[in-house]
Amino acid sequence: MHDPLTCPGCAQPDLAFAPHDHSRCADDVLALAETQLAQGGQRLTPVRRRTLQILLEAHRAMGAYDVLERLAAEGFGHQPPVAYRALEFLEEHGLAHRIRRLNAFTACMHPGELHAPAFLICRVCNVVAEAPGVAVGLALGQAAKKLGFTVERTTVEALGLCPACALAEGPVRGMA
Amino acid sequence: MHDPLTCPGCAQPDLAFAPHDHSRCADDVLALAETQLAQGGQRLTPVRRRTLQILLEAHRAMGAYDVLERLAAEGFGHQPPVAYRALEFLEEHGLAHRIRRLNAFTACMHPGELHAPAFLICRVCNVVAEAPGVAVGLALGQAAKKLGFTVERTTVEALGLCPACALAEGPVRGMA
DNA sequence: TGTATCGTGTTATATCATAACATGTCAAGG
DNA sequence: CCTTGACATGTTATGATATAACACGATACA
Repeated sequence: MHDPLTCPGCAQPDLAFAPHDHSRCADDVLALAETQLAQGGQRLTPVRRRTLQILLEAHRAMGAYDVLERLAAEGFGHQPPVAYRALEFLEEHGLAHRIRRLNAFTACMHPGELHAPAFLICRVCNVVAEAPGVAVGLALGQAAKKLGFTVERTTVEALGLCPACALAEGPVRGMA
Repeated sequence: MHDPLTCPGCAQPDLAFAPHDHSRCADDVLALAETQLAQGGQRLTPVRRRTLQILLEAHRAMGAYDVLERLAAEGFGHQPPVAYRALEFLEEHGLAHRIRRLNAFTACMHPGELHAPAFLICRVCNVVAEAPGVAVGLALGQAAKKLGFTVERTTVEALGLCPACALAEGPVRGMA
């Protein structure tokens, strides 16, 4: 599962499209999450825990109904609110992110690090990478400030080509 | 319609939440759009034109079904694809933007200016302002470049409080 | 032990979006 | 003139995403 060569999802997190050492894969994040929630007086209940696990294992963006399917198969509720509630809880507590362009959710790969995430979405293979978004957040905050607007949450997503798909597709342009 | 004091939508465009001179309101933008499309060999057909007008007149974000309702009432088709197609066309040609957080669309207030727009969405009154997003786009482009990712389109949205709603809500915090 | 809060589950419905196909329009070339 | 092809508009039908409202059980604590 944690072999970079067989873990397609490892295109997603911090180190994104490059091979990496998996130092922060599922188990670690899960443990972190638990600690962090407890400190805030919040509970990582079975549904929530399993939902997070599912996202971490999938290691890519999943629709709410995909998550629901997995939950249902494991004895949890079968109705949409079950998944949506768990996913919203995770999102509120910084353990998951919503990818609006895909109507999907993905586990956060560095919870607690207080970040305004930016996502890079490959339009060919649909892989999602969480890029460091601090600079982006700052720029956005400044633009907002000029208009007297107070930023509370941000959605930053870029659609384009990941390195692998760019290689496969880019050269074709030369055809014209 | 173009009186800053009675035009609620004027919280949206370039000058955003401040009073302004409406130098770019509906008629101007519409004319600009027509010219611009013609140059690209594209047609601003009746449905498309009316759709853009509707967005410009509303001067705020509208759902596809809201737009459809207006179109239908005026003798255009009554089915969702009618609205979605027009909206998508406008978006592709930079005449409208999609606000993903609201599942809604809004007219672009400076078409042709080749910008990666950033939106400020008030969570209380739902007003949408199009902020200059150049700096944000640059920051995002750089973050992407580091990962070898090629950005083609961006979605940048901030949720928060517009100045008016901040005034109404902010001071309450002092209560605790 | 009562009672307030939270979490889970349900039913039902609302909302948003697209696939697939039929018809109409219009310009370019025969 | 009339065919042909590209595009635009319209339809039916369905798919996909999301939430409202309520019932029940567990927990926590006065």
